[in-house]
Amino acid sequence: MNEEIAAKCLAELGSPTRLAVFRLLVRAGPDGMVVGDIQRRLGIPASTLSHHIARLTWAGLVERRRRGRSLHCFAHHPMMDDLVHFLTAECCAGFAGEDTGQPAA
Amino acid sequence: MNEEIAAKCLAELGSPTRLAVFRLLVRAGPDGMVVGDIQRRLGIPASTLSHHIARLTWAGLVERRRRGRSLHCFAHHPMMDDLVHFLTAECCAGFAGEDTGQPAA
DNA sequence: AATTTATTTCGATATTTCTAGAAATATAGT
DNA sequence: ACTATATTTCTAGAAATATCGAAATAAATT
Repeated sequence: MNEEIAAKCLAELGSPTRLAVFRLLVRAGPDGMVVGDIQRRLGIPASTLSHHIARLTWAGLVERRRRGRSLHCFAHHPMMDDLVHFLTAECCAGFAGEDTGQPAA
Repeated sequence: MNEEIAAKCLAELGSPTRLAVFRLLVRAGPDGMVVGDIQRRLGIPASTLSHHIARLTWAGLVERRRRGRSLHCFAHHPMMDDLVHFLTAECCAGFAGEDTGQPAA
């Protein structure tokens, strides 16, 4: 995780709709959640939701797997863990890194 | 911290320029950093930088205090800590909250 | 192969955000 | 009061994003 990738993830999670989607998927656990269920849950048009899920997927925060007619979506935890680690290590009080612009190693 | 405020912070940190500014301020520590120094460091026009700092400030992530002719900027750590806590508690693997849409208490 | 269900892609519009120059404001020094 | 310095506000064009209906695609069922 570097600053560029972190910014990408942060930007994608920074949309209220997308953050809601992602939290739903985290709650849904390893079974994930079908797009249609997310859609009914959030009450937004399918095309709008598809757009947001595509962006989360593009950022590596969500994975999609087709199962029959439906698409199951999952929170991709490694990416989120890396993001939280990056924020904790380099964007919180007590940062002790060198002033090089590089990660703290 | 709730989902709405979290989304706001995430969106503001989601700009590469703003994330760079925020990280500079975290590194700068309690003395903060003067706007002009940030500007020279990042090499962007003053008006552009001012816009980004204003947004970070609006989100509660940065504080500004005038000292003579210059403005000192500081990372506002409590907001960042709350954000990281929110992400850890409700957007990472092992979330154990109720399915109510409310924070995990 | 036609139908139904699930989801995406397309296309168009509305809105927001980014960027940066010019002008304005604030403070300090002379 | 004038000048210099530091930063913001104003303004506007360009680029990105959000929204959503309509059409297209994918897979299962009949």
